[in-house]
Amino acid sequence: MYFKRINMNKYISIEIPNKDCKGMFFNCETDLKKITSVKEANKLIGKVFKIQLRTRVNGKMGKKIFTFESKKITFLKAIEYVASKRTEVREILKNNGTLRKQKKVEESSVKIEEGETFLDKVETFLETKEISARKSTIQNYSTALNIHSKPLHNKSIESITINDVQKIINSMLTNRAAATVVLYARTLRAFLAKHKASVINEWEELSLPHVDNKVDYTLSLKDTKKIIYAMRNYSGTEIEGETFYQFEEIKNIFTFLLSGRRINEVLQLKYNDINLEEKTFKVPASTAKGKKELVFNLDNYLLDAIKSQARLNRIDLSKNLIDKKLFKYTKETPRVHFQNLLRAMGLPKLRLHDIRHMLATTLVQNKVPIADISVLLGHSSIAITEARYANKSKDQASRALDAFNDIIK
DNA sequence: CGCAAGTCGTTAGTGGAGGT
DNA sequence: ACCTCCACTAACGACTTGCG
Repeated sequence: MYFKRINMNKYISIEIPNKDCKGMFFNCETDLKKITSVKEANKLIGKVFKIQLRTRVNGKMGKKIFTFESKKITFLKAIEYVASKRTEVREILKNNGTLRKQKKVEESSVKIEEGETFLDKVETFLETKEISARKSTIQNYSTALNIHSKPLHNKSIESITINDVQKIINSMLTNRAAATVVLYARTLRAFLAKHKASVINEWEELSLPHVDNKVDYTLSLKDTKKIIYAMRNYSGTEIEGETFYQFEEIKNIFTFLLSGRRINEVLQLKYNDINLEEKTFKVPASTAKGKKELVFNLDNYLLDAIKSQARLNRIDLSKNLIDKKLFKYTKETPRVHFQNLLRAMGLPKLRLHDIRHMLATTLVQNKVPIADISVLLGHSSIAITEARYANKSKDQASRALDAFNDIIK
């Protein structure tokens, strides 16, 4: 089976005669190499369309995407708009050296106080955290403390009041999602608690938005089968009875994801975590989300994936396995491939993590014991699996009723 | 007092932008 | 064309609390 690759970020050049469209690219799915008329463009436009402006200033390259709603603006007007913004974009690139959003939060106007400041503590705090916490955690701490907490930077920890914190929260609420603000408050609280700040005692006076992060997930068995088949054969094409893969490593990563592992657990996997004699592999405590070592069996799909990957990496599996990672990618690449695959199949968007939901939901619906599923997912207790995937009372009741009907038959 | 709902700290996902 | 980084956002899972 062969899946045609669709590049989600495909931009083709716009070359409409007598129009200023230098450096403009149109985001669409087409085999065309360029757009030469408005008519062509209109055929490709959906509800929203994007025009990317590429420009170079002093050898520094910049890309800027403009998004338009087709209801509100015509393609031609959109091009004129982008053209009118070119000077401004180039000016920003020239002055800032980047088009990336500048970090927000205005400079603090608070006078520097005596002694060690908030900012001094942040530096040492982050250094200490780096020893134990993951990269993404450090990133979050850093953003919260270095960027969002700017108004506190020059204060001493002791002088911070709940009002100071509330001010930051209120200003964040105007332009950020509630989840982000709640996360920020928690992170700041953890930092202040570590330094025994007295403001912690007044923390419940803080007014915070409510965040509901429940997941509602449904997927038919038919679609599930389609996805699993497509993932296991991703980018494969058969030539004279032999299968070749355009993205063999991605296919192998997909195979591991389909065994219920998290993307990070897969990408951190090393050859010496694999035990081919016992047909097992381990997820070390440092990688597993629960920070406890997990061991899983290798089924034939996984064994094939390991063999395929070893061939790609020129690793001899018959020798002692070395301390080397199987996969070279970061999590973004498999993600994009996964979304391309879903798109090519005309299925709705899913996240890589949804593969776990897919497995669990399918298994629960087909009456596999929760305890087994829990181990498969690497949950530390059945309660977690139950809470997330099983409609416990309903399922148990129907199971009991089925059993009863069998008995009295 | 046993369970589930809520809390809290950590980790994963998203889409634009940068680089080769 | 392909891969990675960054700022922002969403979610997970162990721990805690509250309720019948």
